[in-house]
Amino acid sequence: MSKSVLELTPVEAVACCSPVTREPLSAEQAHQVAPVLKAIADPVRLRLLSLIASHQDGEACVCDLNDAFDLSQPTISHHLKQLFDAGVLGREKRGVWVYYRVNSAALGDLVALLGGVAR
Amino acid sequence: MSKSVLELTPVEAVACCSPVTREPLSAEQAHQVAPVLKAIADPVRLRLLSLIASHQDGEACVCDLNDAFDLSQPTISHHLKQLFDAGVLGREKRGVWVYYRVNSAALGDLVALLGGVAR
DNA sequence: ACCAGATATTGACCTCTGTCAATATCGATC
DNA sequence: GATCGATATTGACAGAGGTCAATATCTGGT
Repeated sequence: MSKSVLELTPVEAVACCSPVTREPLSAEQAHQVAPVLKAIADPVRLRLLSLIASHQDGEACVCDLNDAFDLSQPTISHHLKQLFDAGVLGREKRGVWVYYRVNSAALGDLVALLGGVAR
Repeated sequence: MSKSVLELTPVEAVACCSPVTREPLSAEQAHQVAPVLKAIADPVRLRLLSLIASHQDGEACVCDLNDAFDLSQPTISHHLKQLFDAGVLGREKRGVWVYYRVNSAALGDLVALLGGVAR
């Protein structure tokens, strides 16, 4: 159920403690969370995220995603890598195609972290 | 109670509809939300946000904030402006001092928008 | 083995952004 | 109204980031 500390995503390790309202984030905590926010703080990547999340079965093939944008294939691949490296997306290769899906846990932790401030 | 459309923050205008899971964000919606995420997607600004949120009465004087960082005063001022321009912070000048407070509504909308993906 | 299609990587370019020093502005007090 | 302290603005610089063309890598079918 609960993972070892070493398996925690950066955001999990911070979100587990307390929302941002209660106690100021340490510099270290801030440096862990910021990259995840940076990953989704881009119009293209936000759309990628919502496209994948709202897609059939919660996963989407890169081929589908490419068509949704007026951008080159390498650029989309680059953005997907950003999201993957940040832990926001998971990927699975099936044959020739690569499928991405949203890592709900990572986003959930972000929401938990920000939720404290929100209300 | 409910504001005119013209008074809505960028995020409100998007979050009012449906979380990112249900339907893909339009390019326009993504361009409205991304800047707000960009504003908080920085270690210094994250700490500023949580410092202000967790401060006495939910507001903090710039003088307090400057001391919490190893950065020049103009740099902190710059970051506060970023957060203010994004609608994440409110500001009030009282005498010589300027007080910032977190705009809970704006952050709440963000959380609502991302919350759909999270669970 | 070869080829064709799907995705990733590299390298280059230009823009955007975080930072500081210097300076400006504003408000209170003497 | 001159001065001082608090905050903001400007200009400059270095580094990060988004984009593309070209190329590489992988996989399935012929």
